[in-house]
Amino acid sequence: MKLSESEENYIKSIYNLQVKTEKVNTNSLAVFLNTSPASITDMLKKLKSKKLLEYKKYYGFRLNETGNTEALKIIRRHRLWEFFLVAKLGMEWEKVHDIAEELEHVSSPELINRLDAYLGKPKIDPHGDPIPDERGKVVLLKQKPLKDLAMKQNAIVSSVSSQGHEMMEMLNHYGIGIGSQIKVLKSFEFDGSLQIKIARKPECIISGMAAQNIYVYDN
Amino acid sequence: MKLSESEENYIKSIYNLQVKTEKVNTNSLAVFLNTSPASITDMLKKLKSKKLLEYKKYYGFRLNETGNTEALKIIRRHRLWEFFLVAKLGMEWEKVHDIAEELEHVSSPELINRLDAYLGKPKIDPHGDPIPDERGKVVLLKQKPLKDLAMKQNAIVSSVSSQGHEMMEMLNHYGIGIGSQIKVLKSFEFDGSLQIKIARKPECIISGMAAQNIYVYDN
DNA sequence: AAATAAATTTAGACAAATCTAAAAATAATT
DNA sequence: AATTATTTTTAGATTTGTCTAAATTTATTT
Repeated sequence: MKLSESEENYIKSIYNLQVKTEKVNTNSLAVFLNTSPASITDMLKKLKSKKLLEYKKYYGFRLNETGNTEALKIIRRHRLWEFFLVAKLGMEWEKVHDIAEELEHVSSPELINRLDAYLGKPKIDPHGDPIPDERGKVVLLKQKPLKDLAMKQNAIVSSVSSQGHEMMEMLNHYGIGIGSQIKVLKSFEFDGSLQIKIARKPECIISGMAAQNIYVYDN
Repeated sequence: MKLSESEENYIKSIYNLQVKTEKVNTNSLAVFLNTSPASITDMLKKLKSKKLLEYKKYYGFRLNETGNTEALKIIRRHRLWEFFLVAKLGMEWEKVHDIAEELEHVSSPELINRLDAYLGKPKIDPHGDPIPDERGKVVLLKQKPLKDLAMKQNAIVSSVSSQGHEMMEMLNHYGIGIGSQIKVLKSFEFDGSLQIKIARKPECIISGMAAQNIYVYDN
């Protein structure tokens, strides 16, 4: 289905609001999209005529199966781009949302699937949200601080809780990046420091404080 | 300057036509953009009022300094994305134009400069066209077949003349990609084969036929 | 140079996405 | 339950980018 940029934004927003409420209402969507309620009603009519949502006047609305599928495609694109911007271009995760908001509308499936493969088919974006796979499937993986990762367990670095210059410098030095494969080899009770191994990098030791601020998910 | 997607497309097209003709005329731009002459006139008025071009009714038009600068920014984005799609995602260069056409409108300077750095500040895109630098400067480098590259001269792989599966497979095997740093160590007169070195890869030998189809530019 | 052809512009209309202000429907309160 | 408040929708306008058809200007030919 070919959707305009605007239609895509509405669908994505409705999807995001639906996570919290059963039915979405005009006003909350208007607030969310920073637009007027009248514009929402206008677009709802359009999306209804395109059979992307259930909509009964004055009674709220909800994406149907088709709408949901479309939303997941858009969200997949958004989150893959966010991952790219952080993991490959080294941008700070506070900054990537707005750019991904634009990139997400480029909808070539070949582009997105190649990007996905290039990034190593990540499951979680830098904000900790799951990335739907090509078929729209979302795997709910819980992240945890590296310090809680079981010994010798393979995991993937999903995010870091602080992006201060100092932390980034250190992560960079050890070759720890978003999406890196990581494993804890030894934990030192004394100060909570960990001996770790990043795939294709030499082993190293990081402090307990660092281990608390690096988030991973099981692989 | 904030430009709409449509304005950007017009400016870029005018720039591209200007390379060939001194003054651009309404009809040729209409053909180029696959739109009606009337639409061209409409947009010309707008671009003139935004002071992006010189336009005298019935006498053709031309980008001014500001318009040129904007065009170069758009073209820079377009060509960097093309490079990315080919060099990083492994897409065939016949396919990348249309996707870059969409990506080019995402205009965050930080994004583009980081992308540029990530790609190794390439000077030529996969179609052989120059990539303007951050200040809009275009370096005109001529490409040549690898077989004509002087011995021990450092060069950058800019494109390959065929993208058949067989050739791509071979290039892949040797780690030769768009943007790779390359050097010829020895040339064998007998069959034109070359001993080469790709940065961070082991030395290897390629056939004279391959050496004729790989294009490079001096570094 | 007058007539014809070609190119360009204007006039008026349309679709998409938005807005404001007014009307209608639903929800909350006394 | 009647009134008031809130939410939602409608009506009508606006902006952007486009179109067709007609009018105008420039170019070409006889």
